[in-house]
Amino acid sequence: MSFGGFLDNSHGGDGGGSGGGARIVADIPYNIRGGPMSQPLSKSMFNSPGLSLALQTTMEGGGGGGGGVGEIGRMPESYETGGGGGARRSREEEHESRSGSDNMDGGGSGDDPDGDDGKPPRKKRYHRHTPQQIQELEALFKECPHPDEKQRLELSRRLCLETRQVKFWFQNRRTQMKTQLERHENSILRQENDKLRAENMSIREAMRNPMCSNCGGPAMIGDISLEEQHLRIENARLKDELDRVCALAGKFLGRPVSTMAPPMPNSSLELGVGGNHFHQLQGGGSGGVLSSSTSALPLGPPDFGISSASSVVPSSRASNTVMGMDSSLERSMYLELALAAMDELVKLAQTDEPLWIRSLEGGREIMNHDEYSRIVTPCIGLKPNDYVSEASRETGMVIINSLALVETLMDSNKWAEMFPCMIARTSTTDVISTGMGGTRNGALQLMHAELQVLSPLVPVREVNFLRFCKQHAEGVWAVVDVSIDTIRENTPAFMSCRRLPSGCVVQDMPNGYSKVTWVEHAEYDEGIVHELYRPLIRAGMGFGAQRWVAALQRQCECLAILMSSAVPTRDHTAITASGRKSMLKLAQRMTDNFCAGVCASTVYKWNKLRANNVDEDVRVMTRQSVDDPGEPPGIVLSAATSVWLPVSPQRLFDFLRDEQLRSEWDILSNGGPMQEMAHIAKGQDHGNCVSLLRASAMNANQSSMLILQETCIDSAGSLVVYAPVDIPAMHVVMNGGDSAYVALLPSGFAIVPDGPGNRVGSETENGGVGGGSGGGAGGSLLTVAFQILVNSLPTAKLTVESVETVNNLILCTVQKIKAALQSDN
DNA sequence: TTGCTAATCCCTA
DNA sequence: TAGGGATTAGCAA
Repeated sequence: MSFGGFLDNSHGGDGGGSGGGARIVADIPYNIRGGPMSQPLSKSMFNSPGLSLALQTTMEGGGGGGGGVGEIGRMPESYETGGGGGARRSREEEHESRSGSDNMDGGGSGDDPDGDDGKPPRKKRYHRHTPQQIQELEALFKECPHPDEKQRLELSRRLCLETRQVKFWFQNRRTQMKTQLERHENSILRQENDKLRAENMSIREAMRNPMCSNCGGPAMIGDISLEEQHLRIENARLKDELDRVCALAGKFLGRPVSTMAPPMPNSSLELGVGGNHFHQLQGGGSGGVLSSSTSALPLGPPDFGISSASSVVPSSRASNTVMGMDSSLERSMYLELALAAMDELVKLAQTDEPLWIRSLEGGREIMNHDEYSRIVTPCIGLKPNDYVSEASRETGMVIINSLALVETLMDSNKWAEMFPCMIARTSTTDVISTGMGGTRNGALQLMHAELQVLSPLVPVREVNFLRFCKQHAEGVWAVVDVSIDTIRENTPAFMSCRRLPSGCVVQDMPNGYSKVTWVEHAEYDEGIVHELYRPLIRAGMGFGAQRWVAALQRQCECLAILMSSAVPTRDHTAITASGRKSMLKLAQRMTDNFCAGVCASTVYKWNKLRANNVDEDVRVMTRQSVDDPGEPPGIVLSAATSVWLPVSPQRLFDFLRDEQLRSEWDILSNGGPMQEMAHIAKGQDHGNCVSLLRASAMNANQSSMLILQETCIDSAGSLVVYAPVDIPAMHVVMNGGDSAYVALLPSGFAIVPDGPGNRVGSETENGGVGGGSGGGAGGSLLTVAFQILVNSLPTAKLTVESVETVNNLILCTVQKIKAALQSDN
């Protein structure tokens, strides 16, 4: 019997080979290569302590031979060590050694140790393969874990095992290998996970009580310490790591592994700093619809999908770890800034006295800066020394619902359309979050805007800011803006203005209107503003809340009227609905172009001119008009100036928009009154309209010309914009044709009160005239701007004469207006 | 009680 | 039908 033969061989050795090692049991010496020296040890040998000791002694005595396999324990790592005999041998051999006698006892095949009826018994007698067998099996396994049938047959013959046994052995060995590999990786992952969790907890703790590394005081958001920045970077990295590890661990464990052992409040990690900071701010907020407590609002980043914002901004996080960290850090900073800004906005919108004090002149609300600095911690750092503050708040009812207003504000195109006189240019530069559940709640985006006051004496305000939208309750929304220049590295060094938390809180009213509370708060370099406009700007009447709300009310009223069926009309020509729409669109373009010509925003590339004999307060700019069907081609010259006039804004507006009085200042009128051909009302105030004028005293040259005029007025200011247009082209427009091909160059006037206490809509017809003295209450600041085609060849050179002509035209027009109004008095 | 090993059962490609 | 996963039985620590 072959098995017997094997037994005979196995007893042949004398156990001469030995290896080093300390453990008595595990380190039984044997020749790992098998061969004549190998010796399966018997169970009886093992059970004798004396022998064990003797063996150890022998080993220490430096018995030769052997592979010196001294495996200590059964660490899975052992499998990674290669080597002749395989690392896991010792223990196995230990088993085999002990069962060696069993093997012998069993005799015959392992499948049928006691069976003589030919039927395999349900339970076999326990046995293990001999060390030699295992050794051979291991050796082959190392070379080929998947032997084919032939190899297995070969092996089974050689080892006197059944082919089934060989097959099972390989099967089990593979399974074992896999299990141990998994277990090994799992343990590494678990360790890593524990480590990360510990680090995370310590960071949480650190962020819960942030301390300024310099002064030891509580750290503030606007003043992020280097250490905190490092913590944030580290935190972002750890979060990513943790997610990854948990995903892997979950894969191996076969069940999802939570990144947080206990459920944590959603904002405790990410908003640790902000949270504390906010709670400091919460003192004594007035009641009302809004919850003034930030903690009461769902403000945690996970709620806003910021952590998953990689889907919104796919460029960075997933693809590049380093960039991802930066990006994630930046987003986290933006979010904190946005949350702080939102909190501040709500506070400014809700709190009345002593934060806001109503001024005696004009009833405007003036910010009490002492109170402000007492209750609000600056979230974008301290005001630059040479800057001045401008803060304003205005509340008004607007015929728009909160959702529509929010949508308008969050869409840069709609926003610009809503405030055409105030926004020269705007764009959304980055969307950090689009909001939750298909709404704008939680939407966070980076925006760029150029804000304007229509005067060449007031430079455009260029601002980069975060805009953050939050729903505070059913029908209650807030949209806040805050400059990001302090935390953005690639901001131009020169920014003349920074917006502190500004924006609006809008609450739906039952009658379809919304109650809008607007707060504007900015710090800016006053030095670049002409003295004439400084009081106005500083009072917040140039860029302030009053102007935003007034414009919003006017525009929404216009939209409401246009959408309603009962359009008040008094035009003398039959204009179709589509014609009205086309005409309004054309007028809108005209007014937009007018504004762009006054303020030299980057919409057009104007070149500023300085020429002798040009009044220093008249700014002349030129640009080439090429390939724009909406303009005549050639050299376009824009001249604009602003002057103070001792008449009320209302009176000035009424004078300039009156077609009957036009001959007093407009050379296009040919010295006679003009006639209104068409009139489209844009609001309840008759001053808000688009009209088409025709000179009564037409000469042959101008017989084909009409004047398209748009006027608008609200409590913050008024506009009269006009442009000569071609009669055939206007016919097309009035019949609903495309207005884009009507070439026009607009001119006109922008009127604002000359300072605080002089609201446009709050005065009587004649009450505003300040007795003719300069600088007194009730005067107006008038901006006159002309855009004129000086040469129809775009490549032509601009002549000094044409510049002087335009300069003279503008000065002459101002003189005529002054004279007309004075004689009128 | 736990871990290891040989073997079995059952499912799937 | 071979191979692999799940499971079981026997044993040792």
